[in-house]
Amino acid sequence: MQPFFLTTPIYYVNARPHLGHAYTTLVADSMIRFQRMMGRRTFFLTGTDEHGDKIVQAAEKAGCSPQEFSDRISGEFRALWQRLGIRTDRFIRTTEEDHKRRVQAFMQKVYDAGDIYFGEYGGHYCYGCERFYTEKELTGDGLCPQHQTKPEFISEKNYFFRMSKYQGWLRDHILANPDFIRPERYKSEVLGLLDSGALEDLCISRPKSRLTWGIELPFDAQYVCYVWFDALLNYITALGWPDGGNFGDFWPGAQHMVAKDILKPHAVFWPTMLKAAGMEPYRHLNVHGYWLMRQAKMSKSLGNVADPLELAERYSLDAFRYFLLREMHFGSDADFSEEALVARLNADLANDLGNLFSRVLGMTAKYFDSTVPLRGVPGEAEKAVADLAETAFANYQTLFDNVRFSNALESLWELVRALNKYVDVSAPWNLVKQGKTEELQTVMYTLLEYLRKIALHLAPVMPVTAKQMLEQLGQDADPDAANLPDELGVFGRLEPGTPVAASSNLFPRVEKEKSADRPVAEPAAVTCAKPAGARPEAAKTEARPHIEYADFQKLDIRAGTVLAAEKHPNADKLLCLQIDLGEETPRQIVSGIAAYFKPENLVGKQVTVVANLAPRMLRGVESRGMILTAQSASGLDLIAPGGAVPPGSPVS
RNA sequence: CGCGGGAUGGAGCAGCUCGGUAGCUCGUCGGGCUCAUAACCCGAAGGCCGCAGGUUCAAAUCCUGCUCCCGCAACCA
Repeated sequence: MQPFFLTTPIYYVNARPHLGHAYTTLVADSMIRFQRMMGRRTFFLTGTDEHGDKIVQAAEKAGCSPQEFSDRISGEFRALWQRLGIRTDRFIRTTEEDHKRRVQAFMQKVYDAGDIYFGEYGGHYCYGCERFYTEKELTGDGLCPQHQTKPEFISEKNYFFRMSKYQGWLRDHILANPDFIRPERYKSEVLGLLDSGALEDLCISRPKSRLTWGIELPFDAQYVCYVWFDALLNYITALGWPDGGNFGDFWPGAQHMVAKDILKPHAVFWPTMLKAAGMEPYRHLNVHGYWLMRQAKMSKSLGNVADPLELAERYSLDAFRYFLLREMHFGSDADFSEEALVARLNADLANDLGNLFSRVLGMTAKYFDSTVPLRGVPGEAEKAVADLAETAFANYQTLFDNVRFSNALESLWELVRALNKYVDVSAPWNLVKQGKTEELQTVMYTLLEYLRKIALHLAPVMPVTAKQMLEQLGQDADPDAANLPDELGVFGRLEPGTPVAASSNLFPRVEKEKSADRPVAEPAAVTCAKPAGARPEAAKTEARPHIEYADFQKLDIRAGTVLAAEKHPNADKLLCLQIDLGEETPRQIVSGIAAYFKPENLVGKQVTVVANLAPRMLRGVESRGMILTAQSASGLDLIAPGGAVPPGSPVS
């Protein structure tokens, strides 16, 4: 069986880890666990990308060296993976000497083969974006479209990778291997990319005069490597390419897991680079979508958003993992919300699976003194369940292998629900009363055995829960060591006489106050005590430390009237407001509320303004103050005086 | 013409690759059961599958056009 090598991207250390990183890595972790249980030798790689301009800048800002800065953020990633129970075989950092040496060897190889050449490169360079812009891409007044700053025109000599040479080969390869890039939508996107316009050569260097925080080119000490060869090559340097034993074992079976934003480098640059070095491309590129957090986007600049990773720890890591794999159809975007997480937790985990396990163990305790009964003779009902179960497990394995995690879990849950029904139809409590002991044994054995198999199949997704279930079923084997294909078509591994737990509560239901998502919620009746389980919105806002009155006094808060409102000419999320604060001229305030208010509806409204906030340019328009809003599940509300007050009235 | 995604019963989604009974979860209503985590099981109501054309014996599914939503475009998988 072919060994299985899976990578996450190496994460760029200019930002802290967030939900996106966690998702990619958790999904990869589940895949690794799954493939191991499918009987394959596995190697799981993640790490951090630590070179480049942005790191230098971020480090400067933080007041330390790039290496110190990288050490710190890289450590945060490593710590997070540990916290999330993820075990990797190798955590690579691009600043490791070993990595650098191997990158140089690779580049030299491609250089010797004639696919790296020296050429002229000129353009408008924006330091913020770390990229060149063509004249057409710049705004009317020649500014960077992202940063609204004037880019510098730079003309310099650089090294290029002859990527264009491999366009035809790549296209053929993708067509010949339909699942090279999956899901399919991303394959189509890449093919579209290759068909529209010729593939250009790739600029792969930066002169040291401009960037020193990188890997020196082996064939020109005046240059360092620019991102692609440095970063993408981690996937093979981590295996010890060219001479390490892991490389020989694992490379042919390589798979990458990435988010859709880095599709092009992985689908186009990387395979052509490998080809140029005379190597086989990877086997699969698995591309996932984004988690959208619509609620969280409302937070404006306050930064009081609930951290999804905190939710993971608040509810349970396994529930979090289940949610991520079940809720997102791999490849598409999905919404992340606490409500959805709780809904899944209650419906799928607590009600369906947890309760099933609980009732089965409860009956086993009651009727058989918590030991597995004899297997008995299957009847019609058992045969029907067996058919369904076989299909469910087989589908689960196939779907999971094809990165269709949500469908895989859905398939497994069809069985869970069928077993709940089987309990009701068989009604063991009646069999007891009727003294039908043999039938009772058959029913209970069937349930216990399928729960064992379900636990095994769930292990890649919910390792902790699976282990618990198996322990409570009297199994001491490590689920990791189990073999899933072995379980297909086999019934009866559970030994009669095995002692099992008397009760179980795998997933306690989470009781939450009904979310106040109705636009016009009736005012709550007066109550003395808050119901147990605080309001979700309240829970999301972290308490902040006390401030002194003097601090509060620093704020100049005033009521004002909106005189005019219009869309920001260069930003979709912003509105430009003219506010009468009783001053000689109206205040111009730019506010990120375009998604919630129509400009014309704001005119004449009273608002509350922080008047002495330092002025700031927002995408080219100056903002001198801040509009206060309250956020709720239904959107944003302006904070306005209860009755009309003269513009400029102080608020305290 | 910045890039991309989506439109399926009240909500959230699958189904679309390989056309042929419209399915799942949640919610609502009614019923059942009592082993269990106020859970589980059964039944019902509710959809001209965004709009308009086309291909076809047959289209949610293929083709063309249109409308409307959303994400990215600060940081960022």
